[in-house]
Amino acid sequence: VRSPVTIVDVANRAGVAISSVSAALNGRPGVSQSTRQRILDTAQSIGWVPSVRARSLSSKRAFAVGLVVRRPSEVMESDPFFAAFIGGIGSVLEDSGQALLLQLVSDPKRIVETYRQLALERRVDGVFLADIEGDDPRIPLLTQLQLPTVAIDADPERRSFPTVGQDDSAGNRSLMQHLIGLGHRRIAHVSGSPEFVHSRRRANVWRSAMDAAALPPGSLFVGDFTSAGGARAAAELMTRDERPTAVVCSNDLTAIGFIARAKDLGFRVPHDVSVTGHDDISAGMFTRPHLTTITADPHAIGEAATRILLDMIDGKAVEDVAIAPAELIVRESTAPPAPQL
Amino acid sequence: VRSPVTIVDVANRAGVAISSVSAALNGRPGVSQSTRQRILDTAQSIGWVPSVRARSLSSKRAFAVGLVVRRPSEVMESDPFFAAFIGGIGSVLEDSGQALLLQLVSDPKRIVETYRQLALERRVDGVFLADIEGDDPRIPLLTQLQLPTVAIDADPERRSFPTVGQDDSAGNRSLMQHLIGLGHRRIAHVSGSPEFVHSRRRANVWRSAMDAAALPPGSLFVGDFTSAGGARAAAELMTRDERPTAVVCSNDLTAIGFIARAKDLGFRVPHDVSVTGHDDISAGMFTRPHLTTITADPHAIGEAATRILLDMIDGKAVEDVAIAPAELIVRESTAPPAPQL
DNA sequence: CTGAAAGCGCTTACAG
DNA sequence: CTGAAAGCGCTTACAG
Repeated sequence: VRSPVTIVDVANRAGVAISSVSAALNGRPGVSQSTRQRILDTAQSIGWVPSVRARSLSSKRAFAVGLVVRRPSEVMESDPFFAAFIGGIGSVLEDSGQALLLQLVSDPKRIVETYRQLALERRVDGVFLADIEGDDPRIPLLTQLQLPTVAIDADPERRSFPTVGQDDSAGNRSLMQHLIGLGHRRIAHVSGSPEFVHSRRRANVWRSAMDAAALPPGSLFVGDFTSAGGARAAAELMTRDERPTAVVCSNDLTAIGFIARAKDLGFRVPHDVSVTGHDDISAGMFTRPHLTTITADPHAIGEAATRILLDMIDGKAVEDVAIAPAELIVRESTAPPAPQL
Repeated sequence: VRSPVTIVDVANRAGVAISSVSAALNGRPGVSQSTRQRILDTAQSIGWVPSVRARSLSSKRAFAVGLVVRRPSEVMESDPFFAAFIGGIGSVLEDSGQALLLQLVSDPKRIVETYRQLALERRVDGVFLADIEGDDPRIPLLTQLQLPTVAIDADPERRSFPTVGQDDSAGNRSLMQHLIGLGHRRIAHVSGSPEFVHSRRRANVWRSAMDAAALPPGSLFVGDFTSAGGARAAAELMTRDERPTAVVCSNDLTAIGFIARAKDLGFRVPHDVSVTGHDDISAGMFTRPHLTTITADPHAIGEAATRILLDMIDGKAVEDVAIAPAELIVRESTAPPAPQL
């Protein structure tokens, strides 16, 4: 890049010391209003943009935040959640002078190492902690590193960092009541990847709702948040003797895969089996029948998480943020069970 | 972050000069094999990771590459293309010591400014140039800045940077032949966002194939790569007097939206209207009927583009890369037109 | 309010 | 093969 313009050039051109240029740039006191303006004008006119490298080294800030994503991301590459979350981050970062450093990791075992590297290299001022697992090794690491961290959707009980989450337990309970109210008694669940705490939480809601309604335990199929997983679940669950009359899927993609395969097997949705999703992705509106689902707002989560993270980096006190709770949206993929033969 | 360990500590601990530590770290000549090993061991044992800030400032490299994405990204947030492209970038970057700096921009007018800022701040060593427009202002800017740039899917005729692309013209022509061969004479096109060169290219293939077959010009509906756009297209095109018997959609999302709305309007696919997509996203397999489409490999494009970019940054000579051409995949959403009444 | 100087943690010629 | 020194372009006390 051709831009040998430095702070020295600006200082010379404006006839001041470089410390004055720095003060003017950073809005620090120590320069008169008129001098400040003259410096800024000079900088503008000779096209000076301060070098982030130099600023980072001397100011001990990276002017960047980090997001580490595990990659074998057939999930990531088809799940709109990821892109929307990043969209939320970006919209807050855009006017902050900070940038997003995105690191993809293919081997899950190397995730911790990647976080450590990012911190020790001093590439970022803070990080997002998403897809938290049961006994997540990143938590002690980041605590020890003292790196500003904001957790996404962490478990309320034992959380180590400020957290942004969208409560979906009420929505999930409403969903179960909706299904039970329609008369369903055999309600299966296709879970998400079991290592994530949010997968377990949703499974728990399903289980306890069945309990509370005095229904026999339903079948659990361990899915992976993909349509392919949903299709496998349909192949498995719908060919059993006692097949479910309703299936609660971990996300919309799973539900779409389930419905497609169930149809192929000759079942009608919702006549033969009710199916529900989670996330309310736009694809759910272009599925027939329209998907009964629960809302999610990854964009808002990304925004809130970024605001908190920037505040933490600025040394401000921060509090957890709860996004407006997820809501049940009843559409056409759920109906009363067909009369038993 | 608590890590006051610097190169000086390593040098002291190992009993050598810091220049030797630097040489050992960077694999430069000037240290004996035994000394090199001792230094590396020492660094490891006291947990030293070199500061990227300091390395950047003195070595004049950012150790990062940049991707700028325009954001009003209902598109970005639902189009798997974006995530897969990033996935490809990340998989190459992962073991390179480089990172990806992702910048989102909401106001399209500020895109150029963002590239300029990224370069002048010296945040990145190179950038990706995607979604190229007809008379793209980023091209002269990046040329002037002399910032290593790799273009994605640029126009062959007038390209200013090494380019990675996947040729889909043969696939598109096969698609048109497939449709014409089935007997279709009124073939409409739902285009992508018209500002992108690849949108125009596809429209041209459609138009010239109609011409070549001596068919009357078909209807063009200007879409936007979204399912909602596809639905609007269906509402418009399928309610005309002379409605098309086949519709070529700019991407799978558009096709999915088109099919959904067409069904709502009482049309059967493919009996009443054949519909095709582009990209072969996984959702196309969970649509009924399965989508006839053209493949795309954004992951491979991301990988190749990143390899080229890293080579350019290293000062190596690079050549354009052509990903294996896109192919037609005939599934169930296309069939001969219904007999005219 | 302004300016000279040290320092951030590395890399890179350049002497030994 | 090894080491002392300058320099990358800023920020930050600290004197004037």
